[in-house]
Amino acid sequence: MTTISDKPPRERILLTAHDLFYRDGIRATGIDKVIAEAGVSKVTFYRHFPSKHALILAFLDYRHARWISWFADALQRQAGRNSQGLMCLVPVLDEWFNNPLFRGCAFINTAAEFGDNFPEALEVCRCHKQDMVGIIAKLLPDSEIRMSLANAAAVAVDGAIVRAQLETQTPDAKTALAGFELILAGLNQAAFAG
Amino acid sequence: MTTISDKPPRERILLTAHDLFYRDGIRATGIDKVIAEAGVSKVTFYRHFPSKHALILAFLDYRHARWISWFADALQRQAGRNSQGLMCLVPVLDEWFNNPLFRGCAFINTAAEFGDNFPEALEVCRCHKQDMVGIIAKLLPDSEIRMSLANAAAVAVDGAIVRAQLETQTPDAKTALAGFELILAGLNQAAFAG
DNA sequence: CCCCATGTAGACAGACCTGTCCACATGTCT
DNA sequence: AGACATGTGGACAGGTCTGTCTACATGGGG
Repeated sequence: MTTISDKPPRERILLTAHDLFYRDGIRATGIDKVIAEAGVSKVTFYRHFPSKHALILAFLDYRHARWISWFADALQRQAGRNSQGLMCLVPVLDEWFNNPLFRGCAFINTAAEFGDNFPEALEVCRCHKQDMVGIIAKLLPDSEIRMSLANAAAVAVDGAIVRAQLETQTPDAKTALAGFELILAGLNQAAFAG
Repeated sequence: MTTISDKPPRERILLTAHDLFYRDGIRATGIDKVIAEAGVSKVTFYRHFPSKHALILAFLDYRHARWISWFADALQRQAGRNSQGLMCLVPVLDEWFNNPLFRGCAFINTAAEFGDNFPEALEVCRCHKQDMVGIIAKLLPDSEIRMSLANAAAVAVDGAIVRAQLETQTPDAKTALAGFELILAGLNQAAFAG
């Protein structure tokens, strides 16, 4: 068995920061807490990350890689099933929303927390969403409106995420996912009409 | 002419807090800054609001009333035009997104910033979104799926908001609104099919 | 005339935040 | 054996945060 304490310091710091930043918010999480929870010393931390600023950007990069890889994998798992085109997004989001650690999209949350006051972070968020659209586009048949539909589906995904975030602690609400499914039905019709 | 400085202290504090909280985020805005900008003293502030906690809740209430009233009014302004059903949401959101002070939805941002660590605020956010769905429903003809469609449209609105938030400082992007419009077209078709 | 609500300016306590610094331990490579 | 990278614990400085406090000004009503 490999626990977090086996891993090298830098990775311990990054994983701990990820969990805390994602759960409690970035500004609300002090460096001291990350250091204590990661089980490293302050010097070690600052040897690996010159500032909290740098840690935040590393966190976003790590989160991006981790989420995108999960997303692509989950879609592939669903692709073979009964669902057609965009519809396999539904069970994928459902899986995510039901994870007890779900706290919305880290990039939406970061943009909400910092706004224009942290342009580098905002740029990472933009790239993240762009990559998400690219993955969604693979679900659609080639056509002139393929990217437009993928973009629309991505807008719906983001809407479902923030709604699901408000529905936490309100189990069986599911209105976010229901609305999302209704939207996808309409988009799918446009995609497979011709 | 009536400027902000004519108004009574409590209102000055609330308006100032609104602008700062919305623009820079709640946690990032210190009480001292609100006090200085509102031009009141610390004692005056704490006489009207027992804590920052209370100010935040007052801010959310105020923002809710203000935004909902703008939203309902803007929809009514568009209702008579060429647009049918849900489609009048498009110019309304366009108007909002192009406001230079646009910084996303204050309630989504608050939920993103505090998550489950501030349940009273989360509750206000939920009510806000519920009211938004109610207003959207008025655009739709009576039917069995009316509320389902309104809910789906609201999901799309929230998605468009967070995407537009990422597109600030990237003028002429407009992909958020384009995707939103595509979604609405599909929903509208379902609404007016029977 | 005096009371009192309401306002001002600003010092202060106690907490937390980031980032630097010191003295010391341990294991690896030459 | 000695050099060096890498780690520890913890003190520290300088800043910001919330919330309380003192001392003082002003103006309207009994």
